Amino acid sequence: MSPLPKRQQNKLDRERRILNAALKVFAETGYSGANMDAVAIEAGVSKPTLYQYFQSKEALFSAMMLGERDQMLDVFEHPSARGMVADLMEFAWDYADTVLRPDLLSLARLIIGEVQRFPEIGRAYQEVGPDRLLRGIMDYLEGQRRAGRLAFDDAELAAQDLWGLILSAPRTQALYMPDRTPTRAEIARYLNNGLRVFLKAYSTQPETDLAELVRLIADHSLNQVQHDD
Amino acid sequence: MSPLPKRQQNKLDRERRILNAALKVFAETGYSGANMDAVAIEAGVSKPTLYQYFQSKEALFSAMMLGERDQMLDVFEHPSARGMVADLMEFAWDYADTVLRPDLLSLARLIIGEVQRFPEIGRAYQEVGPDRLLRGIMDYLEGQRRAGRLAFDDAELAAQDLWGLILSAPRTQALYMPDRTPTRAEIARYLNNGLRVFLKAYSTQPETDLAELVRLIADHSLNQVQHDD
DNA sequence: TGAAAACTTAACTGGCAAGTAAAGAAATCC
DNA sequence: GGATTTCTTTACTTGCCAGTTAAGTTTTCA
Repeated sequence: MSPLPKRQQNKLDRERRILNAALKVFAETGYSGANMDAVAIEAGVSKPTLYQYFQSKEALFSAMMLGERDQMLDVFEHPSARGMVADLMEFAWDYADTVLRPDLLSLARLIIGEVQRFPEIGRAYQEVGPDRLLRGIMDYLEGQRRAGRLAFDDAELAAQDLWGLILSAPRTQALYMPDRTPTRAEIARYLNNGLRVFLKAYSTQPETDLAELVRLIADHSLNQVQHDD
Repeated sequence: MSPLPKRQQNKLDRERRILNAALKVFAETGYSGANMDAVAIEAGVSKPTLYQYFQSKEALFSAMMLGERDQMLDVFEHPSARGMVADLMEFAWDYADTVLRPDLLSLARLIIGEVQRFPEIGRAYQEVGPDRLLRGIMDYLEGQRRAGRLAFDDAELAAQDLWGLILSAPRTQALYMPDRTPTRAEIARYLNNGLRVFLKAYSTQPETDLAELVRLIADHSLNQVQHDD
């Protein structure tokens, strides 16, 4: 079954449990407010064991943050088959579903709240989060530009615009009001509108693409109703 | 000279000094990390005096946050005389200059970092910050729509788009990287592009308005050079 | 089965920080 | 100028929490 000897496997399991517990506790109360006893209890581990795995509170915090960061690396794929508008719509929902996940919002709040004390972490996340995301969007948009379906000079600005149009509003709101998680319908409202404005400003065939968008939105809301619990 | 007796005046002065000191200290290290001795020293006041003005750390924090909030109320005016594009440009720079101010960024980080512990404060700021700002933009855009210069169905979405196009990118970056304050030139890049896209998507006379925007951008960068120190 | 490794329990140290107490000094007002 | 209020100094109490120690228990592996 297990490829590793039990000793090492246990060690890895515990380390993972500790890191998960650390994320939870730090995210709830911030770095200074977090309590190492609480981390130990949450991880189901005694405090001396905790300190055997991580030499200090700060070391645990850094390890947890960089570990979380590395998990974000392999998130976004972008298949491209059913046309640009459908691709953009799929992007948009993927990004929304990721960026608005409660655990990632907590993490973002933690980073933002601690960034003055740990500036490296802010930069580290900027690189693998927003920057990487942006590069993915840019690459795709560049491809569509070369194919003659979009028109722009500066791919970075185009990508920033897409992001800002689609997710700036719901994400900002979610950051400030953790209890008011936006519903799928609210997200859809921002997202559909954002795509519409983006296509209007950047598409080389606005009429065609906007019609396609309208069609996809109708499809999507049908699917939503079907998938509702 | 002073309309109040000195006793009361002193009291008010000290309270203000304490609140300012509290803002600085809390913003630097967060709620849990902040030290009441540091607040007292920063305010030039002894600790017992501090506790005579505010009964506890939490009371001081709340008073400071709500006080700062109330200061934001009377910020934005919007004169309208020299045409829509010029108005939008002035809005944009006003918002940028406000939203990217280091002290307000610190405050935003503090709110976001503490919002899970103090949810009321998140809501309170959402109401007087973003919501109020948004309403101002909406009112203006509505006026332009009635005058036939803009076209849209949903004023809130249009306002959110303007905001997202103009300030989402530099503000997010500034939140995550306090040391990398964007330069005027970088802000101008996002801002001019955002206005361009907004006009392209929402103006009823895109060609005219975009030409006007180009003219204004040229003017503005001339002024910038003149005003450089 | 028995030794080694790793974990648990429980108590402890040391330091920091919130909040308080008491006595004296300074400003304010009449 | 003297009484009152308010602030300062200094020192203290109290409680929390990061990090440790030591003795005993469980798990793993050979």
